[in-house]
Amino acid sequence: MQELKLATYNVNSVRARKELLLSWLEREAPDILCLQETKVLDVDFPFEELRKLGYECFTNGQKGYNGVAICTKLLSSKLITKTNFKTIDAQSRFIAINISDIWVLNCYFPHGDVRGSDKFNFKLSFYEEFMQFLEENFSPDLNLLLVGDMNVALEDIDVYDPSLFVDAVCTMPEERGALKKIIDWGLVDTFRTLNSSEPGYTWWEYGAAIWKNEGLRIDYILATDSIFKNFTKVWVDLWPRRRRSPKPSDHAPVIAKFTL
Amino acid sequence: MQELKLATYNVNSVRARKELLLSWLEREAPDILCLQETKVLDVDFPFEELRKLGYECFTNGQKGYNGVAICTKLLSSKLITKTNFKTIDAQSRFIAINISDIWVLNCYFPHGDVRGSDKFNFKLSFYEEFMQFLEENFSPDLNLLLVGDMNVALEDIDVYDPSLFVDAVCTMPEERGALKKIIDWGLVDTFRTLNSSEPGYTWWEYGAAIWKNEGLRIDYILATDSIFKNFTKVWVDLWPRRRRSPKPSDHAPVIAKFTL
DNA sequence: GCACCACCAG
DNA sequence: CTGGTGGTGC
Repeated sequence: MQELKLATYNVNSVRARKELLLSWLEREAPDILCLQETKVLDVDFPFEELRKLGYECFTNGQKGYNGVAICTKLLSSKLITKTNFKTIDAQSRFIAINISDIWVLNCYFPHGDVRGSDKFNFKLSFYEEFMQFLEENFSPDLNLLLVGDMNVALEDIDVYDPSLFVDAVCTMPEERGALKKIIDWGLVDTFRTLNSSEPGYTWWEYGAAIWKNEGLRIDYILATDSIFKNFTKVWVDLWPRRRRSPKPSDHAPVIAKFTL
Repeated sequence: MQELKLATYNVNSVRARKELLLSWLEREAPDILCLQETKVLDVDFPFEELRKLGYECFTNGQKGYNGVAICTKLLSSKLITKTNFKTIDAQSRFIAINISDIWVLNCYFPHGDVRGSDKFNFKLSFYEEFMQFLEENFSPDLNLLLVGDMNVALEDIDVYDPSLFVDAVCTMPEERGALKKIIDWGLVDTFRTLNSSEPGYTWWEYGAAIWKNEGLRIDYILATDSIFKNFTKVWVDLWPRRRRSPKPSDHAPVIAKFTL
């Protein structure tokens, strides 16, 4: 019986975060790492530095923004970077791979904007398409992990001050409904299920917010039952977020341990 | 009899260079400091940090580029930031002040460009107006220092490889002639007069040039005879230029010692 | 190569 | 506030 460690981390630029990421990986050494907002073309991804730490990396990047990657110490197969869904494939937001008979789906869901805006509609379309993509290609009976930056804080406990977040981005009923629909397909919100009272914020606005712990929980590790029953622990690692230099991402990684 | 130390330094942004500048000033502590390419509005100049090191600062800055300043540990009077010459006053390139009965003129002469271009013509007009400005407002009999980035390498010895600089910016006959005319008004090229064989480069292109010493001498301390006769030493201080971090300016300071 | 700017995205 | 881009200036 093997224990695996998986991490999801919105790095907000893998170039700006390279040093911090590498020193964090030396400490934490997850077996599987899912990155969002790498903000690099695939040719500029630091494959070599990560290989030195034992990771093989698979990327779906673009110029300037978005961009996702999966880095793994284990053998993998069946890389997916294209879903053939228009909205999903419009930008570099999705990558999936099969590792030890587990599907690892890594997604950077759109941020959105005020209700009615183009970006808001893009976010909802993205979620709808993603639901369809799941239904058409996977089954809740599989060993499947859906991880990443969902850009939705599901419940009031996931928001540092709910009174400040009425009809605010990441907390609107439409957005919460969209993520709930994904979960209801057959996934467990692993952090919340294993930590019912701890907020578990994963994102804090740049500036003083981290020092006042004014955060949101918008990064998730979702799992099907068959794999969740092997989960031992899920937590938010504040180490990379609570430092001044090198400058951290605005997100913190979420880490899970499970047995195989 | 008092010994004074004067430095001229094209810092290429006083904001980007603040740390390096302050630590250099703690080492070298010139009594008078003339800066070029401060690249800040006057309101953003680090007056307070320099005051802590004993300097009172006078600035002529603008947004984004150019900008000059004089910082002094001594009492000063008669600040000039406006010449009423069109080309000179078109940008923030000139500042002058009287310190201990010495006129300190600090100027960032235009870089220019290929012969015939607008920038080339601007540079020559600037030099012509400056000549006129000198004639109309000062006399070679005064204690006067004209320092700064002249953007002209006067002779072949001032260029690391003259064969690469034929009709190149900073070495064209028109540019050399313009600076020579200023000198012929009644100034001494103090570095060259006191160091006849050492090249004394003050600028190296960013990249490998500094490590191969591929430089140009384009920053000067020019002096009238009455003050030059009290000069004891003039040198280029490579300390701030030969470091990797914090990132240095592309120029090195020129320093002079003279008695009062 | 490395400052600045304006703009876009979070 | 902090990333990216593309443009300019040297």
